[in-house]
Parts: sequence; C-alpha cells; structure tokens
Amino acid sequence: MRQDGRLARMIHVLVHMGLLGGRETSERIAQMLNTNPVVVRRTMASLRQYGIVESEGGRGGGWSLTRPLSEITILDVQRALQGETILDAPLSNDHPSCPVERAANAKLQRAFASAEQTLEREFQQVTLAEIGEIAMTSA
Amino acid sequence: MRQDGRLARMIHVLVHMGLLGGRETSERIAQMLNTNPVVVRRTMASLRQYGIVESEGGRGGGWSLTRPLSEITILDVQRALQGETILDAPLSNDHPSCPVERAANAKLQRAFASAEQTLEREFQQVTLAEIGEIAMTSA
DNA sequence: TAGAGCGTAACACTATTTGTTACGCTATCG
DNA sequence: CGATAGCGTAACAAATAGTGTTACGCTCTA
Ligand code: FES
Ligand code: FES
Repeated sequence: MRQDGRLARMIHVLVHMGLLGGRETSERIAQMLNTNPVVVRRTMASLRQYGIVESEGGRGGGWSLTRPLSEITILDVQRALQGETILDAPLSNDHPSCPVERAANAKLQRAFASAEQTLEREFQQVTLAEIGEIAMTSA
Repeated sequence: MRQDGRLARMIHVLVHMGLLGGRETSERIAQMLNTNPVVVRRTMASLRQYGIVESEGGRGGGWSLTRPLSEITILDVQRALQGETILDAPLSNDHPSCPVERAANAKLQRAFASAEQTLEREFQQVTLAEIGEIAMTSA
C-alpha cells in the first residue's frame, strides 16, 4: 500500500480542530493545507466513515470531531485512511510456480509483517492530544 | 521512499543464479521475469554498483555473482537498490511554520524510523542461501 | 427563498515504475 | 577481419496513484 501525505495532513487538521475547538469548513481547511476543498472532503470522508469526524451540510455546517483528541490515536487515523494494511510487502508475481520466488516472497512478507507490527504499535501509542501538547509547549 | 517490486525480483534472480551456478544473460533473466532485457540491465546495474554481481560484455558474457549466496543478505540487495532509506515517513509540508504540523511530523518520523529499524534487522537476518534452501526443500 | 456548505463525478497534472525501441561499444568465434 | 552475442544507455510510451480543479446537485438555515 502506497504511503502518501494524507496521514500527516489529517493529523494536522484534527489537532488543529481539537485545539481551536470549533467546527471548520472544507474551505478553511483547504486554505490551511494549501489545497482545494474537494481534496479535503475526499479525505475527510474516510475519517467520517470511520467515525472520527462528522459533517453537516447547509449553512453553518462543516466538520467537527466526534470525540476528544485524547481518544484518537495516529493508528485510528491511519486505519480510517488506509484500512488494515499499513505496510504492504512488495512481492513478485512473475513465475508463481517457482519455489524460489515463493520462498523469497515468504521471507519478505514475514519481514514486512514484523515491521508493520512495530509501526502499528508506535501509531497506537501516540494520541493526537499528545501532539497538541507538544505543539503548545514548543510554540 | 516508494516500495516496488524490484527487491523481490532481484532476490529471485540472485538465488536462481546461485542455485544453478552459472552465468545468465539479460535475455534469459528477462524471460524468467516476464519482462525486457533493458529492465533487467537497468536493475542489475544497481547490484553491480554495489558489488553483488558483475557483468561482462561480448560473446559469452552475462551476469554472475561475485560471492556465494550465504554472503548476501536481503539487506544487501535492498541497499543496492534503494540506498540507505528503506521506509520514508510521509510528512506534510503545507505550513512549515505551524507547530502542530511540526509536532505531527516529528511523531510520524519517530514511528517510521522505529519500523525501519525493525525491517532492517529482519532484512539483515535473511541470507539468500536460506531462501535457496527453503526453495529446495519445499520443491 | 437565497446562500452556505457538503457529496460526487469527471478530468487534468505530476511523479514513479515499468516496458519498449534504438543505437553504440566490446569481446569472442570462425 | 567480419559476424554475432551481449552489455550500456538514451529516449520515449504506458500504467498507476495521489493531487488539483471545475462543475453541478442536495441540504440546511437564516
Ligand atoms: S494551521 Fe492550524 S494547527 Fe497548523
Ligand atoms: S525461475 Fe529460476 S529460480 Fe525461479
């Protein structure tokens, strides 16, 4: 699974919202991310589906958190954006019947699974509240 | 850093060469990988630069290993293909002066660095000779 | 009822890997 | 010496994924 910038961006947005407390529109979020409201909606939609944020249409609408930053981990955001798989072992599939290819793939898969576990543990340990605190004290 | 299929493919090729003992041409390797000789040369060139294989031109030329499979680890192949960085944390750079973005990036970087260490350890533990043995016994 | 705001489709742009063609250089064989 | 096998490299096409943008529809509230 390809790693992209969505995770970092969404963490930024969520912490921003948690610290400043309020509801934010896609328009305002887009400005703070130097991008476009549609991109924001697209990405935030994943978070909504996972229950981290909710959206309201109509005048006065926008996005808001469904729970405090202390109850959201990086892993939650990651799962919302990319599902179960964090790291995907890049295997080969050129000669599926070849035992060498299969052995190589098996070893790679094992190694990546191990790294993924590490990453998952790290992600689970960090709440967005922590990130907010670090930002507040370093500012 | 994006993960691609080169690592798995090159492991396959190297083990194949180690087990079958001989020199292989780009043409034959390309056939076994369902691809093109140029792609093979391109990728093998990285391995040559790192000292894992050597190439000879002219009639009867081709690629050969510079040392036995027992002295090549997955990490060696990885390093040859992608350099130092195995995993690259996908950070955001939308608002460099914002302390929240910086705090989020810092946490992500730490998490990915940890996972990279795990992966590096795993890669270093596996020699291509091991993969060859597994393939031989499972065939 | 007007307008703010989300939902979504459609398309262009970018970057990276992969695939392909073409051509040049070198070493061996006859 | 000439033909041929083989690598080296440049140039370009194709596929993929994220990103950016425009357009239009729906909903809620003032
Ligand atoms: S711009 Fe609002 S927290 Fe960074
Ligand atoms: S094709 Fe030769 S080892 Fe798999």
